[in-house]
Amino acid sequence: MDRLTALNVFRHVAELQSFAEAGRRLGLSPAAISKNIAELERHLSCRLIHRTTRRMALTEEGRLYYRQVAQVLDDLDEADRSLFPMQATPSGVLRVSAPTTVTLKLLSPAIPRFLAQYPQLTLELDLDDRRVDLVKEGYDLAIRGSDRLEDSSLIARKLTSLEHVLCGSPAYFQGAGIPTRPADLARHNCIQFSLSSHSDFWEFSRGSERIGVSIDGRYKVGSSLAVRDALLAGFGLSVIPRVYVEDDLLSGAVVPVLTEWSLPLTEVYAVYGSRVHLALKVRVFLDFVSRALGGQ
Amino acid sequence: MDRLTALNVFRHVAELQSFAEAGRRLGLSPAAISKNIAELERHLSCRLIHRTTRRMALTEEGRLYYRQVAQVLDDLDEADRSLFPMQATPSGVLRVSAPTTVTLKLLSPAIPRFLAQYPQLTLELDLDDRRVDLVKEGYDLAIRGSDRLEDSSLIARKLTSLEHVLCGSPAYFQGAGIPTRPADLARHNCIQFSLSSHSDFWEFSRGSERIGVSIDGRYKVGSSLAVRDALLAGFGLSVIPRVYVEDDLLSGAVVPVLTEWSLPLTEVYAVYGSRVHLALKVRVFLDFVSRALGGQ
DNA sequence: CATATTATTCACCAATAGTGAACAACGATG
DNA sequence: CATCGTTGTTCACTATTGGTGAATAATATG
Repeated sequence: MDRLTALNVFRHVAELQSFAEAGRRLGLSPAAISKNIAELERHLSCRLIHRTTRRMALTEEGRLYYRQVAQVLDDLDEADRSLFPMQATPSGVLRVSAPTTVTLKLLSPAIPRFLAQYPQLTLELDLDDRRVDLVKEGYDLAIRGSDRLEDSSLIARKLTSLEHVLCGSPAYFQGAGIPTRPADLARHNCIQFSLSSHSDFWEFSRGSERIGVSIDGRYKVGSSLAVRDALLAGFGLSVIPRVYVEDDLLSGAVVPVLTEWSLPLTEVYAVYGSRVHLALKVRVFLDFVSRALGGQ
Repeated sequence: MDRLTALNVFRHVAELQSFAEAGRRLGLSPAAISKNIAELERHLSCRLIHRTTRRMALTEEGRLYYRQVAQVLDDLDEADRSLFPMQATPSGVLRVSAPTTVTLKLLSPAIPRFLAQYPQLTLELDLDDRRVDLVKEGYDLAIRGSDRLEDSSLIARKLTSLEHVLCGSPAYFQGAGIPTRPADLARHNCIQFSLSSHSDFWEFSRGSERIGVSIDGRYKVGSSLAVRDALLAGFGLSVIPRVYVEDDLLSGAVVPVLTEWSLPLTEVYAVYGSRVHLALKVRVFLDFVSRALGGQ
């Protein structure tokens, strides 16, 4: 027996006082109505409906059970319907993990406008450069660099690519000299962003030429902001996403070197659970982030 | 999808935080758990559980839905269980229709003791010599004479047989003469109990001899008590169940005539809806009535 | 690094839900 | 009162479905 169907059948029979009419209303044959009622009574070991040919009435037990069942079925409909608002309007709490610097530079200015668009949405944005576990830590979505992708069961949607620049302060280069070829870096103090894969092995390319250089330095740090601070302080040189030091390059606070060489890009992805039944709040944020980061 | 099963599965997964554990608890395979959840999500067009390999968490919608569903499932269990007391102890209201005189003479004295046995039972006993429609008029059980049986879909259980006696008051016979053979009745004032079938055609038998007599009279009434009153008043003679005039026969207030002839018996039945899922209250009353009326 | 466990998917099959048809019974109608 | 239409039941039948074992990818653990 499909008990929900049987309960619904019972409810209709009780309200309409007729098996036949209940069948018409539910699009079921008289045999199905009769069968469902019989099986519900068998399940309960209890007569719910007193019936003879062409006539029926609820028993006392039937009347009691009807009142309760009607409430239960209404509550269940209500439970189903309670999910509709979240499907029609982005609402609830959206929890996102995003890397610090990308977010501060590229997303922060636009977030208030995004939230203005969706008044019923609350955004919890954790700035975190670690590779977080979405399921374990309860995130709806994470923004990551290509080298911090993980579960292949998650969906990764590319948002943008970050160019990098090799640079240092004028003061640093005045003291240490300007590298003219990648191999020169072996004799420089190279500041490392420790959360980057291969942070101690930098690759360069020019046309079809590719060179990899093992580098070292006295300062490894897990924050792009701290890397920039060290650059500005003249502590060394580093490979850093260009947008992080855009203003510094313009002002001359840092200068690019080995500019005829190209550096690998960092691909930025949005990572989330599944395309199927994607919550509306996740989808609208995804769209927002795609536009904000210029991803096509 | 069997939605009730799916809801129960969802509830267990939510509480146990594990598909595998939920499967063990419910005796379902992992595949069945996975399938039920997927179909529930499809039904709702909504992700309820965020999951990757070996890990899962409820979504915000999932948490909301879980709270409601847990309540609904509990309410449904409660509805089912609310019928148990009626199955374990006769309780509620028992509505019975019974013929007036039989009840007053043979049941009334014993009913208080019956009700004392079942403190949670309420008896609504309608004294009614009509042929009632059980379903239409909301009776659980009716007591009837054999000539008032009706729906063959109802169950008839024989309770007892009533002997009849042809009698009148001594004063009546002094005025009208004593009938010595059935045919003599054609010249007598025969009081008729109008609710009896063939009330104007009385049958007599002696050994293998059977005689039927059309009778007439100036008084037809639908109450055996009124028939007895008329007898005692010397208004005429009548065929009446012996137990109705037992005391009057002993005191000589009425005397039997044509006593070498036998009259047909009236079989008394209990009539009720169905043997299957018979409510406990009906069953105990049935047993009580069987014992009270001496039916074997 | 090997092993055990989790969650998913799919082809398969036993179980099941709904049905048409036949039926008995009865209410409405002429 | 006879006839007709409708009700509720039952049953053999069939399309659908729910659960499964096995294979799989992924991951936690020792």
